Amino acid sequence: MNFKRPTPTLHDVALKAGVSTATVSRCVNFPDRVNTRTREKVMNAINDLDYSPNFGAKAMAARRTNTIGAIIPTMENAIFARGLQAFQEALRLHGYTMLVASTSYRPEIEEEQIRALVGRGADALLLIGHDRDPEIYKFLERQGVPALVVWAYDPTETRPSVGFNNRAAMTEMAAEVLRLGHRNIALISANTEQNDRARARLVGIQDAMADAGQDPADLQVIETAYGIENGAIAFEQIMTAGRRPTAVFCGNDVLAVGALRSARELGIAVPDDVSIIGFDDIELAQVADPPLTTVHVPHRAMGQRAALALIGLLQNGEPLHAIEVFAKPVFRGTLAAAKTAQ
Amino acid sequence: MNFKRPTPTLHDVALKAGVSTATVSRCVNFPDRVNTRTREKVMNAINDLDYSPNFGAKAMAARRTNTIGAIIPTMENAIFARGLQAFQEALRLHGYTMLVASTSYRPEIEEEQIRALVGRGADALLLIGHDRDPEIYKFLERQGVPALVVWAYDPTETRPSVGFNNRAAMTEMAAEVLRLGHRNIALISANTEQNDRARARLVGIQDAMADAGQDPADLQVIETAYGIENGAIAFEQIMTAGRRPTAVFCGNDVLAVGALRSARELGIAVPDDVSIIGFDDIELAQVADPPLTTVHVPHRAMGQRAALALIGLLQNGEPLHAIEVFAKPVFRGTLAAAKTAQ
DNA sequence: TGATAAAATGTAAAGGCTTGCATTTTGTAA
DNA sequence: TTACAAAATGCAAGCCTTTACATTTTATCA
Repeated sequence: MNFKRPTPTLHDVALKAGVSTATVSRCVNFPDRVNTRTREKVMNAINDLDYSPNFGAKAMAARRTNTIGAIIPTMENAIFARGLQAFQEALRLHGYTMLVASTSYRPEIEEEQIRALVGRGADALLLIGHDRDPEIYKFLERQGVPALVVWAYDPTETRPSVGFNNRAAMTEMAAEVLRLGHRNIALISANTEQNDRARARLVGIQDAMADAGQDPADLQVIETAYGIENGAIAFEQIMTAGRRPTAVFCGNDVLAVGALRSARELGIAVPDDVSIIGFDDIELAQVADPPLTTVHVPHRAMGQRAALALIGLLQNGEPLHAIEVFAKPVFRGTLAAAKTAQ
Repeated sequence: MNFKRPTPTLHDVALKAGVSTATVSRCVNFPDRVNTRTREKVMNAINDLDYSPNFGAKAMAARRTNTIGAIIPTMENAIFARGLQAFQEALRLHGYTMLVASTSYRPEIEEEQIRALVGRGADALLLIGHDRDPEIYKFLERQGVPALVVWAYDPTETRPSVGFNNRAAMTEMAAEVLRLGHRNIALISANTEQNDRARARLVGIQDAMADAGQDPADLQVIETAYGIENGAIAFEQIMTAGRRPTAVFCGNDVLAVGALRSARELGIAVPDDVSIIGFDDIELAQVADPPLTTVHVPHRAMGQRAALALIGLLQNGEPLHAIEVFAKPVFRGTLAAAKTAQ
């Protein structure tokens, strides 16, 4: 039953329209470079035959695919999902398609995926964060595939990026927490070794502590993987260990929501007994009870601006450069002043 | 500075290894069809040159791209993000890459995206739900691109799909709600005209009502777009209009969470004054306060099974067929018995 | 009207890979 | 050894489009 008649080619269209393949090609790609009457004939032929150009041939001949690859840790994290959604919407408006791959936060998979997308002819790549083996950057350079880093803006990095200053944003939040009298502070963080964003947030808190005359080493840090459950477990560990903090920072909202749940289970009042602070401001944050104090990140804006930057480069050769967006603390119900007497 | 030396080709590798391009090609694609010693020579050459095959050329010559397109309404909805994540992980294990596009729930954009992905050489397509212009199915058939529908299993549909019976699942939930004495019921739904899942859920409730001897027409329905905010607005409309329901179904958890928030704002106690029921069981559901009674959908399982089905078709010609997975009610804090006296 | 410039179109050469078929090499059994 | 089958390899024809460059047509102006 598979009478898959061969798809019509440029040649078929040319034959039907009585012109050369070159003219058909121009009709499709540069309509204003061909005579109106000819164009009409050709367009009719294209419609009649239901022609659509062969991607592979086009890619090969044009040495470009109009495809941009995005490699993220996981789509299950709303922040990436949202950013990608905006990224893709913007790409679409300019005729580009997005290729997505995810790494489950594993560097070796990321490397594999980068090679895979480059192999697939991605014209450019979107990557999360700066941290990765320098070999990979060299590889991309050799292959001539530009890469744009997002979710991080680090003034000390030379690589182009679209993002916010994780460190400064966290410092701003932490300064306020300290101002509220908290001196005994903990952080539930993602792995800081392979994740520059997590590291920057950690250091951001320490910056604020130093500014407030506290020893940064006093920050109690526990690292765990992404997930509500993990946040809950980490929180329990912290609260059942010796010195109970009065404020618990979390590397992201998902961990914070886990902490919140754990607090409820342990009968620890939030924010009366302990303040909980998240990061990202995803929907979860507003829905949590009490609503989560967190740092609002403009995920959609980042995705969109990243798309525009890449398109500018690919279409007009505008060089990439660092673009900073801003993340701001939002104060909601989970943060209160530290009790004066312990 | 752009000394982009041309990427090495099969030919370069062949030269270096002292074999023909055909042998190199076979080394890459069918390693066991070439002599071990030859293979070693070739592999060394490949490594030395840092060769990776040209995608366009490969696609053209092989008439296949090892790429599967997925078209979803939006990545911002956790259910799709999660399903896609699983889908992509499974594809990756079999050497396929995923191409994603989103439609913002707009049929005309969906059509455009389908054409775009087919034009890009997708070997197969993943689509959400059955509803769409028959012309599109014809187009896909003409192009010889198989499509698999997910998120819906409808025994009356002939098209292959991987999904659950939205109608039956909702009936099961509604039966329980009715058993608890609720007689005055409302539904906040997504647009039912263009969305077969939403429609099935609506009918599912009506089925249960009919079973319980109630007039299905008594179901109060309000349609709105996806989003927490929209859920809140719809809920307020329902509760401030004349006849207050004692149970409000929501087409998905996001709407339900909005309803929950609105209830809190309006000072309506959940579940004492009104029960709220969601659908999907995303993280939000567990975090909500009280935790949301909802229908659990195995999103990841669907994504994964869809991937396997498509791979089976593409690699071994195993025909697609309907695969049913099951969605089950989960009872949490937002559902209680109707007050006996009104 | 003729000369010349500009616009439109055509020609044909890549571009890098796969694969059917032909040829050579290797292995096996008598 | 020889004969033959099987395995390995090579040859070369596509696959379909883009794009210099060449050629033809059309437009313009003196």
